[in-house]
Amino acid sequence: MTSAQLPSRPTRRPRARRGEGERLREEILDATSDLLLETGDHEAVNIRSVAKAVGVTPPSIYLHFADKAELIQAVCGRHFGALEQCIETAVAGTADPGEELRLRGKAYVRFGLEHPEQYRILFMSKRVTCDEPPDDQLKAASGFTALVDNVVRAIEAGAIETTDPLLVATGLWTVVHGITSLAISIPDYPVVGLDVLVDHLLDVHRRGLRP
Amino acid sequence: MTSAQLPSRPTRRPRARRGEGERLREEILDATSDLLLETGDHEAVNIRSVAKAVGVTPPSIYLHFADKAELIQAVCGRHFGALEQCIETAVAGTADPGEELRLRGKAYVRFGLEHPEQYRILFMSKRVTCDEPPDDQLKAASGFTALVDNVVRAIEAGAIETTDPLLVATGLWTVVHGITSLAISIPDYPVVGLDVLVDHLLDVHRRGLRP
DNA sequence: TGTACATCAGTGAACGCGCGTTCACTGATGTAC
DNA sequence: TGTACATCAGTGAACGCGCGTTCACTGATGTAC
Repeated sequence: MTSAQLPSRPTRRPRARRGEGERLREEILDATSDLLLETGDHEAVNIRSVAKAVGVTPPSIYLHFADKAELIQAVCGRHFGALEQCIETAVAGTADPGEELRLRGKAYVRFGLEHPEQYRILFMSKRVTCDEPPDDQLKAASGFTALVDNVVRAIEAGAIETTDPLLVATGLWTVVHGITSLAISIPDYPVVGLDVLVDHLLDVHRRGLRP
Repeated sequence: MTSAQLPSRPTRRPRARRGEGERLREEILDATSDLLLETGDHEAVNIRSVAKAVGVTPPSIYLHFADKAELIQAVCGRHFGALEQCIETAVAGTADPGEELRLRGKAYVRFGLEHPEQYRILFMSKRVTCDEPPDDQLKAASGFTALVDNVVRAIEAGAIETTDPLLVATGLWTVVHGITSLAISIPDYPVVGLDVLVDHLLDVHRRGLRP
């Protein structure tokens, strides 16, 4: 009580030792993600606020990222990875491919609602860069590939009647994205209750796909 | 050729006569919509660019709108009306309620793709104002009410088996929004082809809903 | 073992820019007498 | 019919702000000799 602790986020971060400069890069990425989560507003994420959150001055950011776009892109890469990991954890150990598809969809929606601003950046914003295929797209593609693989197994198990797994996977993604993005953007959506709607849509979709 | 016409958008707009000041308000709304469509970027819409497009100086905007938010909100109100009208035109004269639902969905997606930045503002942005129920919400609600009504008729016609028209309508909206918003945000979506995906999803959904 | 030096992880202050908005002013238009 | 005046639809210039970014500098840390 008498001798106060330092605040949890010191205003001035201790300087890294030589050769450990890369540590700041990770701290910047952490701080940016935290800022997105706390403020719930990706407009609030700017170089100054990130620097302040890390406990460093703005120019230090440029020691690790060429510009703001590169920082945001790096954050996106992390979140794609987190989304994929979240889904894979949710479906781990599920034997029935149809049930796995359902769990996959529910995990996707949950991730979006728990990280709304990150989701917004990943799937609801204009692409920051489009010129070359970046690491983000590879990660998103690998996540999508897992979904396609799940659909193929569901077809083999007789749960789905179709000749086009890619079409079915795209449709499933579209449905869960529809729920997630509306829930993020529209207050009081859905009036019927989110879980009710998720179950309804996944169920209707499953029925519509089956032989 | 020799005596050139004035450019289609004069740099200086002729002043309105007395009592016709309200005309500028409509021109501002037109110009804002046009800017959204042309630039395809709602970041490009600012007071200065709107004023320039109308052929007027920035302060003139404030003779008709209290601030930028009020201008954007007024534009939203227009677009909600346009979306609803677009859909009602598409379904006019359709006898079968199931077919009407299908046409409604296709018209919704088409509107979104033809007015991507408007769609972005309506359904993919943070709400500009949330405090009081504005005119926008009423218009959106009336459009949604028409969908619910369509679902009720489809249930009565035996095309849909359910006890909750509101849930079904929300689900349908969610599906078409999923398509529209991904098509707007993700380049090269969907790889399977947009019409193919729309037909697939509406068809799967119809099958999943029927008795 | 001591010391000059190179290197590295940052800092402090400022730049230029675009934005929303404000304020005093203007000049054409209609109106009262 | 002419003229002073009120009103209305705007203008011109500037404000303050926050942003991304740059540039010269600093001071601790490790290293060569």
